[in-house]
Amino acid sequence: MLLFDPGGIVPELPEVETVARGLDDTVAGREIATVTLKAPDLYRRGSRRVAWMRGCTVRRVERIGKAILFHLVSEAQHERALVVHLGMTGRFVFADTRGGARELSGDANGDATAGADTRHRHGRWRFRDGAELYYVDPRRFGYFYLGAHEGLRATLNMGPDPFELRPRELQRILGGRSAPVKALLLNQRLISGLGNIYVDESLYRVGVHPLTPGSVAASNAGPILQTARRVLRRAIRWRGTTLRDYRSPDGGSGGFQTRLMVYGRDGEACQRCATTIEKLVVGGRGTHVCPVCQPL
DNA sequence: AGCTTCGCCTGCTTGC
DNA sequence: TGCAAGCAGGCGAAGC
Repeated sequence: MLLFDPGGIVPELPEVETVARGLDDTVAGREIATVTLKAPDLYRRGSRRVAWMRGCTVRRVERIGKAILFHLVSEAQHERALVVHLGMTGRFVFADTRGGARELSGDANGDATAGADTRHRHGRWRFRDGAELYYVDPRRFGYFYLGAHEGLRATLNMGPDPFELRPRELQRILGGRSAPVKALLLNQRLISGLGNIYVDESLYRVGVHPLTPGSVAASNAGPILQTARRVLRRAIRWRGTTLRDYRSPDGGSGGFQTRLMVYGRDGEACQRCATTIEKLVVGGRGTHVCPVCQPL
């Protein structure tokens, strides 16, 4: 049951982490026989074509920022990287040799339609053992990048991961900047992995207003980072936030939505002080804030 | 250079 | 009831 219905929801760090783990369990060790990508506009600039993956074996799958990183090894034992960003509505569907389809991320319609959305099925991997993996993305905000592992983060404009970042580094990133702290935290060049939901939740929990200038928020870098990590870790434990269009790898629902305290709760009473949660726009994104708990 | 706005894209919701 | 407009947002490009 959904406690609220906020409009479009995207896979963020915890959801991507969950999907990556599911993919690692599912496709690691399999050899790619053929790959097709029907929507060439999904290639990120500088990417190799999908044929480059043919004959590669998937070694492991992990998260990089808000994207999924496939570690591939070619027949000549060369390491290759495939990065798939799910954008807003991207998901994977895995079909085994017996024809059963299993959804690896996202759609409220659930198992009944898993794999049935062929209209938006842009990518298709066929493995040597007959299993298949599909990439489905109705809004096509996702991307594919194929290339070398070296310098991947720089190539993809990804700053350090929030779990690797040190408080001092965050202080330096925020310091001397006039932009709202929320806009800075969402900037993937500066920090890669934080998205709209979790930034709102983190700033609420740490009591910092999203519009606080970076230079002012810099003094709170430690608590902000600590809080963001705690929120993300909890969400990963709950396998992400299931809203309208997210479904975790085993087909079950993520459970973090019941833990959201401000996101999507505009008009409701703050759980701490009963003040009405406000919605504003910061950095072009819908932003939820308790004006009392997060004074500006 | 830093910061903001826009456009991409589609499906769902809202309003007339 | 039906249709158009509005909205959601990650990210890159363009604009200030």
